[in-house]
Amino acid sequence: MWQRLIEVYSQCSEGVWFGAAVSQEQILASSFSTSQATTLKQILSILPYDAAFQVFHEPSDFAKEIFASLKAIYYGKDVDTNFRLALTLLPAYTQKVLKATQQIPLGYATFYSSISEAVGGGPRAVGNVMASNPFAPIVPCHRVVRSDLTLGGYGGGLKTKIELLNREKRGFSSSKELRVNGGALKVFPVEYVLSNLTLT
DNA sequence: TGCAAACCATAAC
DNA sequence: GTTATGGTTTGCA
Repeated sequence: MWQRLIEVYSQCSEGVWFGAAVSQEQILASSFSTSQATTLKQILSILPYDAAFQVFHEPSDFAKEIFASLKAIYYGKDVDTNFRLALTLLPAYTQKVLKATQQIPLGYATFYSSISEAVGGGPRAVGNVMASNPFAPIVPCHRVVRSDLTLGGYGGGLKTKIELLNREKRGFSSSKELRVNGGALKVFPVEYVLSNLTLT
């Protein structure tokens, strides 16, 4: 399926292990956690079951770029995440949801239901895509929450989700609509979610 | 609040 | 084919 060997990289920065699987200048998977074992496990579980891969200890130049971005995203910095993601192997609906999610700007958040209204399907199906997001945190699934303004879930744990969102606060004060995939996606300042959390 | 039922794409059998 | 499984939502007591 993949002509070339898949390269798997991991790198630790301030106690956080970032991981990525790449092939032919495309990202097949990315992830992060507090342990190298967990990060690698997550990466490997995303790869096709019959894929040939090799784990490298020294990052390639491309991997270095990716890690720089992963770190920046993790710390809530505004960076260009315009990487080539290997979407084509994924089901069509999954691709649509991931693309829509990728368009949520830094400092904003949206609902599972809002995404489903924009791309079709139902909120629950959107949640399924988030749960198996192969490109965390490049595809910012942490910016998607439940319509009652509670957090919903997160692969890396809810604590991590809150931390990420906290670092993404930019003081925006109004909602807006994005054009995605022929539909409209409503997004609102991430502060709406965070302030609601402290109340409860 | 809390619980049940509807919802919808995937993955697993 | 069919069933099971969710990072959900809504309605109703």
